[in-house]
Amino acid sequence: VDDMLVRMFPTVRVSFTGIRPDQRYAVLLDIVPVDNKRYRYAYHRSSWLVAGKADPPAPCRIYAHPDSPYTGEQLRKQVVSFEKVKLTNNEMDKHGHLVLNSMHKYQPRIHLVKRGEGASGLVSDLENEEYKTFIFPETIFTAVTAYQNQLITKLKIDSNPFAKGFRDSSRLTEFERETMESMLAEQHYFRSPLRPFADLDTHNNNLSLEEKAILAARSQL
Amino acid sequence: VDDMLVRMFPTVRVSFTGIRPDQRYAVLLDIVPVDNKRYRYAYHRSSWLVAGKADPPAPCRIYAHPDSPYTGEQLRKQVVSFEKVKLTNNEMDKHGHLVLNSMHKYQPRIHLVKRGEGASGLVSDLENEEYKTFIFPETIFTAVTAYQNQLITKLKIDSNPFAKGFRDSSRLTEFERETMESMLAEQHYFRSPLRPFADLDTHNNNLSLEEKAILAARSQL
DNA sequence: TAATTGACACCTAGGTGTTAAAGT
DNA sequence: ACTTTAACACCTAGGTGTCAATTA
Repeated sequence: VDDMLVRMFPTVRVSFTGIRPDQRYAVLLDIVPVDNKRYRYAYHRSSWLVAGKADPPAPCRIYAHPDSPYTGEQLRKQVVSFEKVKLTNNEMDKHGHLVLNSMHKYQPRIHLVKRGEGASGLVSDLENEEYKTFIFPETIFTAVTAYQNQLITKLKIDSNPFAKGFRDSSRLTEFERETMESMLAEQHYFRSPLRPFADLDTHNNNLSLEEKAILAARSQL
Repeated sequence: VDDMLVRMFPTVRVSFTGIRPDQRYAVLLDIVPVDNKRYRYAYHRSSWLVAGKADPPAPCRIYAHPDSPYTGEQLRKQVVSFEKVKLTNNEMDKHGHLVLNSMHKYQPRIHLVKRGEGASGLVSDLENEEYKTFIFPETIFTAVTAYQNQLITKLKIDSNPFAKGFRDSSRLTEFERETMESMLAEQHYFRSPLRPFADLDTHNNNLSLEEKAILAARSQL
């Protein structure tokens, strides 16, 4: 049985500043439901509408960035890129991939976990750890098994190297690109008029996201 | 500049028995010179002959298996396979690959390193660690930039999936395969008439190697 | 009707030996 | 004369959207 299995694209990429160089950290990603609703896409309005109550929630899993644990030193220099995380709609998935319900809205979250001298990159139970969670509302997306909006399709074909084979026939026009951007801007405006700034403990730490990449974030299932 | 860069094939694969299930270990691989000589290949005799003193030694690097650290539990169940380790003849290599001199003889070594609660998979200085080294003389090989013996070429084409494209024209005949095996058996007989058994600390630990794979071990540079 | 699946062609990414050319 | 390099075709491995068929 072939599961529906995809990477996220665009990739969630996150950078950290102001953390302790000699401290060790794990960087985790999970994806949680935004609300308790199921959605459908209204083609004539080009927008998502509520279509009832949410399906039974999928098991919430956590993805540890494979380069974890990082030293604070490394985190200051590198952008942490979650290009390899995989999403599936198979509730029975045995490979530890993140499980989502199609046609539901999701919020990716980043967890920065302090690692004592013990412990590997793995974090079995977050509740026992000292950590901080960062949320970027502009990364909210709706999970799908097939694209609902052709602008999204075109945007992904334009920007994902693996879809290069479809580029000739579907380049975004200038007009489409502008339409796209205004749609996204509008969504962000209503959701998050003020950009949240996050501090890590008492060390005046900021987390900034590669906003350009994230602005286009729409992952299919 | 493209460095000469190859994986080892056949792969060094090692399994452990009798170790502590709850202890954490790193598994390392390095490759050290067997002697202080440089070799040349005598085609008419199909054997390696001493061709003078060794060239200045390449920097000796250590490759940590990327799945390190392992728990003893994992090590009991899984075979540790070093398929991803890369060899180069570029002394200036900046990627941390293992550096060898062509036309010299080498001995791969496996290091099993006890990891305290601290520390990641990385081991910066082996001398500060509690570890045990395992050596299998049958894995000795001569580094080359081009194959000297066509039986080796054919054997690798026959057994490496990535060389599938050359198989039709160069399958090993029954005779060639037998010749090959007797050559290898002879070499092993002279080098290592008795199979070494290794204990780890005082815990009655044995290390056994996937002998079949290793018997054919000849890696080019 | 709307959503999901699976076979497919087309890519990226990278591991092979071959061969002719270059290096020593 | 021997060794090394670099471009190449041919693979493995796996990430894309498409489209027709299937599911619910």
